[in-house]
Amino acid sequence: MLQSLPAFAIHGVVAGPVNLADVARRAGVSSATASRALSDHPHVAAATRERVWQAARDLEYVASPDATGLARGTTGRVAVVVPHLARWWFGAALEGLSGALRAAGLDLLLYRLGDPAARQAFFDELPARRRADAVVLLGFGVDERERERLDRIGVGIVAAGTRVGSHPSVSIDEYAAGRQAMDHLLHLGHRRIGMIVAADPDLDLAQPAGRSAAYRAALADAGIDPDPDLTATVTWSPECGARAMSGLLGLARPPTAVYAHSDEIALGALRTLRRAGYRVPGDVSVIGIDDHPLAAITDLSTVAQPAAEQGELAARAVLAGLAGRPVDPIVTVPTRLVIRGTSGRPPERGAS
Amino acid sequence: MLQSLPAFAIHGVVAGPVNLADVARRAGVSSATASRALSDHPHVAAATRERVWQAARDLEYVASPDATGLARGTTGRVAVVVPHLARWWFGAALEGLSGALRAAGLDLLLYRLGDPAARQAFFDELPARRRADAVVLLGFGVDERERERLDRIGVGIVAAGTRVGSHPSVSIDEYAAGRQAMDHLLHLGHRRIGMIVAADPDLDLAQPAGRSAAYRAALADAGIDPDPDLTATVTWSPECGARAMSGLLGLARPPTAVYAHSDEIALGALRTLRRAGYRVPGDVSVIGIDDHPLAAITDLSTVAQPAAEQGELAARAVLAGLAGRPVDPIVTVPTRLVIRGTSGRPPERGAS
DNA sequence: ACCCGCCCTGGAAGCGTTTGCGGTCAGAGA
DNA sequence: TCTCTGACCGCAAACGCTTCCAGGGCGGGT
Repeated sequence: MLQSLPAFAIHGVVAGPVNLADVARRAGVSSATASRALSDHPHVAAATRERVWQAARDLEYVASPDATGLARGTTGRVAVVVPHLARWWFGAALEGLSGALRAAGLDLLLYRLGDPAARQAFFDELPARRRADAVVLLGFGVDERERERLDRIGVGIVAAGTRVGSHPSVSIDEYAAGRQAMDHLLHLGHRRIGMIVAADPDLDLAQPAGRSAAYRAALADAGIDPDPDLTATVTWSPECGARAMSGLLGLARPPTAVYAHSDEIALGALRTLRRAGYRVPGDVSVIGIDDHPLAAITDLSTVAQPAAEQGELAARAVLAGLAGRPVDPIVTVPTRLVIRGTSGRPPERGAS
Repeated sequence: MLQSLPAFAIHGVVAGPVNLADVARRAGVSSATASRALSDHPHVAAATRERVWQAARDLEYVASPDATGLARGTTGRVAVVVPHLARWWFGAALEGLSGALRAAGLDLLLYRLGDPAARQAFFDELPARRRADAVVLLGFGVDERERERLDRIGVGIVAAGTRVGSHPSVSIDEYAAGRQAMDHLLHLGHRRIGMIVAADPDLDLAQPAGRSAAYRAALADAGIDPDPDLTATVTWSPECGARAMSGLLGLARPPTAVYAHSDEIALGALRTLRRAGYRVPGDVSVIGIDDHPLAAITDLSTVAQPAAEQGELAARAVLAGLAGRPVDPIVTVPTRLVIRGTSGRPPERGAS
């Protein structure tokens, strides 16, 4: 039942990969000219250029990026560092990133740094050094030491979904997004609002910070004293959201609305509410942040953020940097309040 | 508000990257010896080896993968081709893949081929050609022509989540998974079972085929004549699942249970049912396939498939192939029926 | 008709590693 | 003490491409 892969064996044997010299020979020019023709350099006769291209096509020639990289001092690759892949935001952002990079002919080197050990190894060995022309940190918060290492990588760095030192970054305004959610609940008349903080050890701490600050500020603006009991902090997962909601329901005076830092948390909370027999939004309103694809079919009110667009803009920043063009140091993409079926007026008796 | 990135500018200027010669000089040996010492070759005196390593550490030396690749004829990279990234299965599988690859010191080159144009370009230009030592197709079905092109890439190919020609592959048994779901519904006493087929143009056609075959076979085994009206085919998205469910409910004799090809579809169907006032599973049972993370909190019955494990096994196959070890041509990972709250006995009146 | 200059093209020197081949040197056996 | 065997190490040739530097050819201005 076992077989040795022929495909793995032929590597470099069958008719060996064609190289530039082969193309040049076939076109009847020197490899120097062939190189220039293929890279669309000026000062190559149109006829010659076409002849070379034709030869390249005939031979199915693909330049060795290794050799090109060596000679040109550039790799044609950009490294993307992510803490997760299975979560919606990361996948979507990566899609945007990958599309824009691909369109520019750049390859995407993916580094998923899960556990602290992998992180440590990555930053110690600086494996991105000379492997990529730029590094994109996707929703990846780094600590002081890591940032210091990062700066010595010697290539441009762009952050997406978070901010890293003074490197260019593209993200949403966390505070503003939080305010959109909170202000919506307050406008509906809620006075007793719970918050479920999604604290991900792998993620940037600024994210929950901004979203939490929005909570406090919104309450303050509405003249409401924050009740510390109404804030629950959990790690990022629907199950934890569900548990946190149980905790809030167990309070002597449960909230009439809950502001969750993410849709996944919010969905967990919703499940707890439904199981416990609460009507949503009749008894309790829930709002999240993200506009996860499942939020739409769950009828979850939320604050939408464009994930793919953030990835794409990060790619553009990289391209600009690589091209020597000026790079916008901080680009903020807008969020949008999406009112669906989980947010409504507070129950009469609850409207303190 | 704009600034030019210093980091992009210093590229290759500041104290230029140290190279092997620098290390060799510092260790007082030739670069040949330094190379051998660093690659742990035999016939290097222990003292010399240590001296070289120390020098390398002092200088924070990292070998240029380009140069290494050129000289050694190997890239140390494996290309991964995916049709999507934002969907759970792909992210999870990619996580498993990336972890195993990283542990082996291989870099992961990500190619996300979304639209047909990108696909076309990829298979025409074979950009992965000399860029990777192996290619992994992740849930990526290819047609005859593409497969033919793929073979000319000249490196080993492994498929995950689908089967591609005679290349090694790791996946679940689609038919068996479908049977687990269907048999569960039949055991509960359902006789009138609907199916929502998730046909993704980007995906392998064998996947829905296996899952659909299971539906027909299960019905046949139970002595039930399949009603063509009970099968709805949609593209992969919760919204489509919701619409398909509406269609099924509009039937003169709606089904008492629905077997959806994926959890995302099933969740869409659930929403329609709930909105229409049907009790689940009192009036209608629903089951999906995947065990999406949100299935747990939605209480969705499903057939679980290990996504990350499939990615990891694909990585192992790649590693085996690269090492010249025999590769298991077809590995099948088990699926598991997960009974939750959306599947139950059919209503009395419906039990024909 | 002559010379200047520009357009094309080729030669060759790298880019940073790996590795085959040959040389050096120390120690052992005679 | 001399030779022989290995263990170590250095030289230099790839690997495939880019690019600097020149050289050849041709058209145009005078």
